[in-house]
Amino acid sequence: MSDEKPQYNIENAKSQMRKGFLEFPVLLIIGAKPTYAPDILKQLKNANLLVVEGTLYPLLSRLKSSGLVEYEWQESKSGPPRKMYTMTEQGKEILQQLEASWKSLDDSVNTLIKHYEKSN
Amino acid sequence: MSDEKPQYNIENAKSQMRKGFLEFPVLLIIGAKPTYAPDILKQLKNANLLVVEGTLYPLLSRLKSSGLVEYEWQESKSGPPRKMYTMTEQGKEILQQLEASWKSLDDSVNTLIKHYEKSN
DNA sequence: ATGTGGTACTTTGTATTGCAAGGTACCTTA
DNA sequence: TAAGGTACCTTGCAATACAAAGTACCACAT
Repeated sequence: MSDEKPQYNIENAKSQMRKGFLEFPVLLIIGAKPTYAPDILKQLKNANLLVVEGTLYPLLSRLKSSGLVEYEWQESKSGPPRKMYTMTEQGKEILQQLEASWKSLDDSVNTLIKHYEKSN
Repeated sequence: MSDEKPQYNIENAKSQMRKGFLEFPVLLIIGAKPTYAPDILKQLKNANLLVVEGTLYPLLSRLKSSGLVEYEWQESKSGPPRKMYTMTEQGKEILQQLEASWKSLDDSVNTLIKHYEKSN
């Protein structure tokens, strides 16, 4: 009989660490400058927040239907038209709140890290 | 006809911002000092990471069955026995990796925030 | 005109997680 | 024995990330 103990998967953990999180960085990116999906993917990749199409497109749809962003079709010189996303006023307000939430979370975790390190 | 646009729920967003995240703070808490569930809940609450029993107990079970933590029953003076959780060696190793992941995530997000603020 | 490759957007199914709500069991004290 | 507090656990649901596959548009070479 094998041990049956499920092995811990650090890659999965890294992915999970981002779960439900992406909305905030995506709003930051769109808020900084109107963009379209493949460019957002590149910016996330540059920021070490690796995300795939199957994650981003539904997320953009949710942001759109919540009224936080909107888009306009824009022609491209090198392919099919693009959905250029921009922030709405409501999006900007929500982004402020998300930023406050992030800072609170950031403080909390960094405090716990300090406690942990002090104890070792 | 109403607008049908689903309203954006900031409370849900805050909750989602923590999704898949809790494992890390919980490991930090157990790593700092052996504890049991209700005490972990208190520490999370103090750190502004509000979590409920129904979240924590299954999480502890997962950590246990992955071998990152273990527990021993300990008698209490004021109620039923407690499961006192401690870190395993493997848990300490994983925690190091999670901390590195956190720092990377932290950097990424804070960089995106700076970009966003610079553009406004 | 045709096909090839690249770009952009979408959808489906699965696994995982947080949470609300309810339940079980132990212990102390009146 | 009853009541209240403490501790642990389970079930069903909603939300999310992801892999994988699909659709459609466009430019360019043949």
